[in-house]
Amino acid sequence: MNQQEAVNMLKAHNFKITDKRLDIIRFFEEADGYRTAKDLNTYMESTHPNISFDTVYRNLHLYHEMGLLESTTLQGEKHFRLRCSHHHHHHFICSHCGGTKEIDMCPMEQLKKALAGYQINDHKFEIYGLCPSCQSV
Amino acid sequence: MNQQEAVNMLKAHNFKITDKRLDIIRFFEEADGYRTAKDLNTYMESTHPNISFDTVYRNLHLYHEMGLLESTTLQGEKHFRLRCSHHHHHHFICSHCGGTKEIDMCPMEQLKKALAGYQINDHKFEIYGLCPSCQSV
DNA sequence: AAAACAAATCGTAATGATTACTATTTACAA
DNA sequence: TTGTAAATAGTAATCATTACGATTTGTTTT
Repeated sequence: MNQQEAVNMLKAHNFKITDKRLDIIRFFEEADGYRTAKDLNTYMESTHPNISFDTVYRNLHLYHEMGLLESTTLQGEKHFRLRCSHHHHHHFICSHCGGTKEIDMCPMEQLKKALAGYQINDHKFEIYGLCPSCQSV
Repeated sequence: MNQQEAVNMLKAHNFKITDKRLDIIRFFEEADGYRTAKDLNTYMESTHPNISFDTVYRNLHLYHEMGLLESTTLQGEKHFRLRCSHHHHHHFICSHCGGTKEIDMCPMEQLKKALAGYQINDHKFEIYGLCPSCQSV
């Protein structure tokens, strides 16, 4: 389903459909959580032995620009995950496996009035810790 | 006042009091907002022409460890500011000048129950935009 | 189906932030 | 004043990320 969405988006922007671009989506579908460029590169090397860093980073950037991926910086390294297409929400992020859990609460509404005069462009609300399965490891 | 606090903390940890360490605090007192290692290095070079990157990064890390500085990553680069010593709160951060405004609301309380089974270690809530004075620039 | 062309990729080099290392200097305690 | 470990300068190394020329490939057009 994300495959199809990616294809549609690429076509809409007149970008080409390549095996590598589809495999990148496949990787994030399977990952279901935050992953680094290095993680993706390792995965890609298994099926495309001679893939270039350029390809990995360029397409991460492309998908991010198109809004298909979202990113955050964890321990000084950029991490990416598929953007949930439905409503606005935030995430609990497992520091061990990168997995996420939706947080259906956004604190911004209550803050608009406290920030009168400030131009708000973006916000980040993330909770870090260990998910249930990673606590026993 | 932060000077004195830094001196006390350094002594408590048996670290030495050096001109450079005091100047670093002075820089952040004057800055009153988020600054990069490069920003600090530029400032330090004005009074200590031969200062080393090592000294800048080592002391940033030291102060961060001791809790005197807090940090966040903006546009892929680590930024630091003096940690407010009083109550827990969050920040609006101006993307132009790095200045901050306290947000006296923390969304974590309402979330504890929604995250039963998850081990919560940390959280980040930041709002980005332009402060009043930077909007007219 | 072949040709044409721009886009995508590879291979690799360059960059920028951060960290690490050794010789020297310095804070501070005895 | 001296001794000693900590701090620093100078510089090299590392790591993530970006950039670039040559080649390949997806897609459109013929």
